[in-house]
Amino acid sequence: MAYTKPGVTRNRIYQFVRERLLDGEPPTVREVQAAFRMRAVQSAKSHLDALVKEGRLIKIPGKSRGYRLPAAVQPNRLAPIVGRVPAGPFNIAVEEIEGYIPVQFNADEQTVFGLRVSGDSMIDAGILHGDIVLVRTETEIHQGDIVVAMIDGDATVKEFRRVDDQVQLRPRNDNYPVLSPDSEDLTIVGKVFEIRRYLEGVSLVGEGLNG
Amino acid sequence: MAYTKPGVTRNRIYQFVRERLLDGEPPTVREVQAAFRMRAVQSAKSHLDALVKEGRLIKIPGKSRGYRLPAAVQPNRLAPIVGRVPAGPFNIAVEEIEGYIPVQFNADEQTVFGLRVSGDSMIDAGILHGDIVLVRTETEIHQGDIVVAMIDGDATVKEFRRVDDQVQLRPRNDNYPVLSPDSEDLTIVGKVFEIRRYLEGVSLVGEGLNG
DNA sequence: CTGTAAAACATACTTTTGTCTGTTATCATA
DNA sequence: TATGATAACAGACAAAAGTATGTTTTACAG
Repeated sequence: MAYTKPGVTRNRIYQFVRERLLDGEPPTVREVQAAFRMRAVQSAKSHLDALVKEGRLIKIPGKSRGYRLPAAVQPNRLAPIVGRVPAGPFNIAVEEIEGYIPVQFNADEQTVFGLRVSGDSMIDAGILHGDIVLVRTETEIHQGDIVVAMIDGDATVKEFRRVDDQVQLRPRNDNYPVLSPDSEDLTIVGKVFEIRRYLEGVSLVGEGLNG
Repeated sequence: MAYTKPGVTRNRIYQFVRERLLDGEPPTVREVQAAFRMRAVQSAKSHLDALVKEGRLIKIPGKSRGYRLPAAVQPNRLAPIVGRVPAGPFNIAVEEIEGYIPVQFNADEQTVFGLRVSGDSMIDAGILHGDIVLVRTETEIHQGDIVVAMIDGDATVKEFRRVDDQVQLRPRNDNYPVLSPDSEDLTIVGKVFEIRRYLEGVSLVGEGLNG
């Protein structure tokens, strides 16, 4: 290719590689070479090496298509969506799974699932009927967290408060009462860390289990 | 590896490949082989070939790491998040990109981006300050759709109405007025199809441009 | 129990891809 | 116009990855 001012081709190559990576299509050195009409592999490679040295890319040495974006990319994993909260020590029955949606969370994390909200008791917190709340189990719960709780076997999404050693589950809707369940009737299933609303219907990935 | 009932390993391999693809890390045949502790490359390859034949995967022949999800299933691409709506005929300046989040939309679709909402003018629609709305451009707009509009260069999220050939942009908060902008001052950027709220901070993938 | 299909294995070969060494051309600045 | 740095080129080699052929083992239906 034609000679360019220092840095120009470098940046263009970075843009190109980034787009490819975001599309899930890591390029080879020779694909970069071809995209910029270079006559030597090394032309592309030295740019890529430089980008790695600058910290703009990282690479897995030896592996093909081994260039990656540096940001501690949290993998997308698929979380099951349940229509109602599972009971018991966390075996989500397959029949209860509506489908899966991609969610960002660390692979080493605890169980994560999505729950479709019914009712309007949290409307003042911007959680509407039909929204999906994403829940992480086994988390430390703090004042004001939004949690999924089981009271006498029924699941509910509420704001968590502790007042004088008594747990309160507060709706965010003045038409509903604050709940103060006995601790033996109460299980905090987990903490809501994300809320999603699909205005055109969810496109669930995969239906439960494939036959 | 041990012999399994027909179809069992097939499905497990499909799950494995799909997860890898959703993570932007297409596997090689030998990586599949290793993941399932097979002693022959061909064991993995024949399963992959079968998955292609069944239509559950597609592949780019000859290329390394060439297995892909069929376009219809491709659930998960990365959309840029912008702090403010870009002007002009849709060149999102890189400097304005906060990062990327995984969004489900088809590859053949139009531009999709995320916009961080500021203000509380849509609070009665459950859209709070700081929420991210996901926007699709160039869509047919209908009565009641939530849209992103540019009025005199300012971006705003509102409900779309057309009354007697006059476009109205309605907030969903009684403290704000309905807007009836002149059509020459107005651009409908696109339609909101999903809303997300991250309660523990967004984990963005990749940072716009790194200096 | 038998035959067929699927699963797994073994090995070899080809192509793709990463990597290396060295050279030439252009840019930037003094 | 000299000089060092960056960009681009050339050719070759090695490793990674795709592909092919044939064999052995197990599952499943009759």
